[in-house]
Amino acid sequence: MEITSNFIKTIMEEDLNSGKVDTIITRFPPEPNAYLHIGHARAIITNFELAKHFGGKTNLRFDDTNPVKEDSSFVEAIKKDIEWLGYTPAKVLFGSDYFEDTYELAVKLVKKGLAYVCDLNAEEMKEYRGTLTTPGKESPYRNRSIEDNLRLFGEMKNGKYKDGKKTLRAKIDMSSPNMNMRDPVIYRIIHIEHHNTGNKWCIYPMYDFAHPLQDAFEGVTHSLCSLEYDDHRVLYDWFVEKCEMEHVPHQYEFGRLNITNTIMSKRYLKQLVDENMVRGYDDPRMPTLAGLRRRGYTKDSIINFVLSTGLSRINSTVSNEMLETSLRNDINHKVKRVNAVIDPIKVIVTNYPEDKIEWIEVEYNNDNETLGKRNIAFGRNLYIEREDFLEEKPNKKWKRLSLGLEVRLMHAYFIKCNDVIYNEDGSVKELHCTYDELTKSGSGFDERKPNGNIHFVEATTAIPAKINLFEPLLMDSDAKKDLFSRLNPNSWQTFNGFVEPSLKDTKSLERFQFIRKGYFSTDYDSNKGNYIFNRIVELKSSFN
RNA sequence: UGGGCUAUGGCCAAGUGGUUAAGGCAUCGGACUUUGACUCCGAGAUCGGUAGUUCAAAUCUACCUAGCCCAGCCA
Repeated sequence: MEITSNFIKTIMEEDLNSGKVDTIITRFPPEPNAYLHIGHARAIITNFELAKHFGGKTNLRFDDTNPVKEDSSFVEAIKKDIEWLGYTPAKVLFGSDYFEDTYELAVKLVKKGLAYVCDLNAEEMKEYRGTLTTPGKESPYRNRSIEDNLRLFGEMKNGKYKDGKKTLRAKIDMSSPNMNMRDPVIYRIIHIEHHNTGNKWCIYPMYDFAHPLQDAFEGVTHSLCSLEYDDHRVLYDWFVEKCEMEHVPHQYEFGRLNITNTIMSKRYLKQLVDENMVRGYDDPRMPTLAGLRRRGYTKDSIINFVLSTGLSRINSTVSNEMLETSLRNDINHKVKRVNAVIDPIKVIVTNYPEDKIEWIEVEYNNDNETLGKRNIAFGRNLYIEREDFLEEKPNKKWKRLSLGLEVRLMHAYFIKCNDVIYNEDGSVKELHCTYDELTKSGSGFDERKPNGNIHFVEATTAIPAKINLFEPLLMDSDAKKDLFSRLNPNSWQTFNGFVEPSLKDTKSLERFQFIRKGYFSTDYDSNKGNYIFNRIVELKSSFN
């Protein structure tokens, strides 16, 4: 899918046409402190697709300026996710690669009288900052001499001071209506080992200072970020200008992508994992890219989904059905359509020979003959879906099996239900049916119309399998309630079902349509002794 | 009168003064169907409000209203 028209694409076109830039360079700058989720996909896809569209480049740059939160385990996970999406960064970089240059530029600001060392503690600084409606006060340390500032900043760097004792601040305007301009901190002291630079540094630049400089170092032309950075842009430009950067990058903001029934905050996802409410970041119910991947979503379905939502300066919330539709559209014609019975009831075809098994050759996918054919079995003992039988036809629209009615078993014969055998608890144990030899699929029989068409598997040849069906993790969207009480107890349901024998050699992440039941993917843990399938999405249905 | 941003059908979103305001998702009709799937037809908005500018405005101006963001030594 081609990236559709949006305001950033338009800006890039104009910049290219006017000669303001001669190539497009973007970057995706995740902080390595969490797993990527479907919301991040918009940023990744937008940056890479836009650059690709204009023949430009995209860097992956880990924004690791805060060692307190960051971890190299996330670096690997993020790389893997981006690779999975099919994108190859022009360069893989770290904010920490630039610590030396960033420090030099901070010194430059000090020398220009545009930055100073401040001794205010966090609480005092908050007081001095003022509020949204009242201007702040200037720090008493604001007018230290350049010499003092240089010496003090050097001492900060050399570890003379404990965490929080001093900061380096930009000298801008304490009465600005934009809080970001009220002498923002640009360096703070943190004595913690950094995942990349170890203990080399004990001062770390703040995002607002580091980010524009990194963009400038890399020649980024269009630095894309989310809406909340809008009023940081003036600061961004201030640093680029005052540091006299050769290359001048520009920041553009776009809205975040949210999905109904999907919560994507880092805090929430972490809590789910830490408190074992899910089975890890790659739990198939998680909105993480790792989770979606395990669930069976294809990378193309995710890319097409994101592109189909467009891009604007609005934080949008699109329907989860759009994501599901994207998956269906992607694989409908690509995957085999096979028979699987998820919640089986036994059917005995009483007029079929005891020991006979009949094999019927059937296309894997009527809409894609390149997928080939396989044989499906028919015999005296079958399984059908429990929900495909009701003793009494409930209404005229019922297109399944009922007592006394006839349905076609797809690709095989009509069967008619003559008897229902119940368990002691009243549930259906088995159905006794008869088949009509004349109605064999492909025979052209058309003397009677069946009540419907249902799928089945032959009991003695079918492969037992664990089949996982998923629902949203949360059933209550009220964010004020605690997570536990909002949890959907049915978010993961496992059935002991049966799949047709052609799935014998399936490998993890192979995808299928289980006829009438949805799209499924073979789980990572599936093997020949223990087949496991995950439902990615249901088939669209106008029933119910 | 703190500052900034946004406002097109149920949800996204094209549209940048001049055809009956693209498209997707959802919805509702109908056709087809050995998946209640797929596919195919068909149906729906006058563009947050008001007042202006103009021969002509969703597109320009003013005012109003509503929503979102900002007071981390987080990003």
